[in-house]
Amino acid sequence: MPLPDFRESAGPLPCAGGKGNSIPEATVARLPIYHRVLTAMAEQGIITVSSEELATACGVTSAKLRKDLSYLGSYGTRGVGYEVEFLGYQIARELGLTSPWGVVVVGVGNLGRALVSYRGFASRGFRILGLFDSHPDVVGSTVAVVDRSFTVRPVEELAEVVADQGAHIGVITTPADAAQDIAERMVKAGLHSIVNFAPVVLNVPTDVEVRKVDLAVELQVLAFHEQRRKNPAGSVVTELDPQRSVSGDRKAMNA
Amino acid sequence: MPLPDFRESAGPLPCAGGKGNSIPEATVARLPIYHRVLTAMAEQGIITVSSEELATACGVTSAKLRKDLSYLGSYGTRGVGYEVEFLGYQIARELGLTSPWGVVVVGVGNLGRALVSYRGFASRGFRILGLFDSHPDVVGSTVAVVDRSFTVRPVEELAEVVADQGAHIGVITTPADAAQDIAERMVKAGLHSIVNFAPVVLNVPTDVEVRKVDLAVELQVLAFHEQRRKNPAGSVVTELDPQRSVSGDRKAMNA
DNA sequence: AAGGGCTCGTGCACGAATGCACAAAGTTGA
DNA sequence: TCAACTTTGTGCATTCGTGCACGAGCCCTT
Repeated sequence: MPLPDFRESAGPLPCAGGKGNSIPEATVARLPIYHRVLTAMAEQGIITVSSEELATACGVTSAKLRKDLSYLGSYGTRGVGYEVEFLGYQIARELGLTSPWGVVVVGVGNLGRALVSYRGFASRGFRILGLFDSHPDVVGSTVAVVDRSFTVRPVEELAEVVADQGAHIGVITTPADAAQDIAERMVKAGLHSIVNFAPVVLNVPTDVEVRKVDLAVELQVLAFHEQRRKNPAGSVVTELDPQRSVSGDRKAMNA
Repeated sequence: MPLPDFRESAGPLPCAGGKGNSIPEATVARLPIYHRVLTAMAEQGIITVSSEELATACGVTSAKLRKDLSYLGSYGTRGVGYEVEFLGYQIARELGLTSPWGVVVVGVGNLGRALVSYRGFASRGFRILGLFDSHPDVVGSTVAVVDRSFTVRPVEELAEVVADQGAHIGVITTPADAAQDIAERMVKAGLHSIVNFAPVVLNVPTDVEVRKVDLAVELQVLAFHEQRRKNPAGSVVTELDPQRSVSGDRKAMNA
């Protein structure tokens, strides 16, 4: 209905307008991959890399890679490619990895321990500031990481640590039924970014960003495609409800 | 000598196959959430639910939910809503969860143990058929799950288990440097679906689907937005390379 | 039976994301 | 210096995903 009034911005390019450079979300999600591969290449002593080489190493197409990188600026050299170390630094800077972010982890089960002992944690701009749990026989125990060791603290001290040490990111590795409570504690403590490994949908204010990691979802998506592989096309609705009448025998599934 | 020339099966293969009903990939990725929430509602004795209620519980908009569900068929009742149990069953059937899929897990560190002990594993149509590791002092040990316990077997026996017991999905929870080798073993054993927790890009044939779960990526995406929260707009390029000359002082970052 | 109220299903339009193809810009070699 | 070659950066077209708005259909009340 409201026919879009002609925009006066001369070019159709999306970032030209008022607010500088807005990088597409899909691009942001790929930058960490580029960064990791570039780091690996730098460690192998590779000096320059073409978009074609880097793209195949990252599992994307070269056109997509070049477009992604173009949002950061013109950091390549035509006829040559990209300087590995320089480009890696630019991506790190764009992602905000040049100064470390404080991370708190709540839930010290197997999963929590696995995350804490993950190498790439510290080496990629993140610093664990505390481990928390609510279970009495876990609180007080120590978790040894490669260079440091942490004493598990009660969740009641979460806000204190966030305030004092300036944490910015919270990781939830608790069972599902505790996750919402922990999320609310994190929000109240002042965190705006949460990674949630618990299989529940968190309810948080709109200015808090939650990223969900869920094994069950991944498995089920794969199961869907595996099933498609078996049932070539539309032979799905075979034995049940052949005419798909809406209000018909929908209780038949219990039979 | 340099990096192995990766060539990942980029992107989710066009699940079309024939044509008929091809569900969009974005929808497939949300179906597991709907399924989980519906299951929880059914356990609470909820009989019917409107698209608005279900959408809020799943963290999506009602329009998106209805469009997603419309790809499966017309399973709602106008003026009323959806029957919780019935809709849950239809989603489960579409995802292929009505008969369990066999899963093998390679890499029995903290992460592997965490996944195996995950409750929702068996209850959502998946059955663990074996745990594998290459480290001698892990092989032979047992991992206790709620109802069963597994003996860790050497990776050499992977193909045998896949063939004999009919596994369909492989989960990689090894360190990064072992992941590519394990992926190749899985492919050779006949698996077409892999969930990869190791922070590397896997190189597999195009008919194998890999889903990647990566903590570092999630953290870095959050870091990006945290940084944006601080640096309101374009004050990023402050101290370094103010005029952004292409071939200029790009080594300055090392200074 | 008829009308009113509620909610699903979907056509349409818009924005985001991808892929293609090529000009621009740099390097190499004579 | 100039021409041939290589690779980036990007305009354009196409596909994909999302949101709005409304007709269609079901239930309930009178």
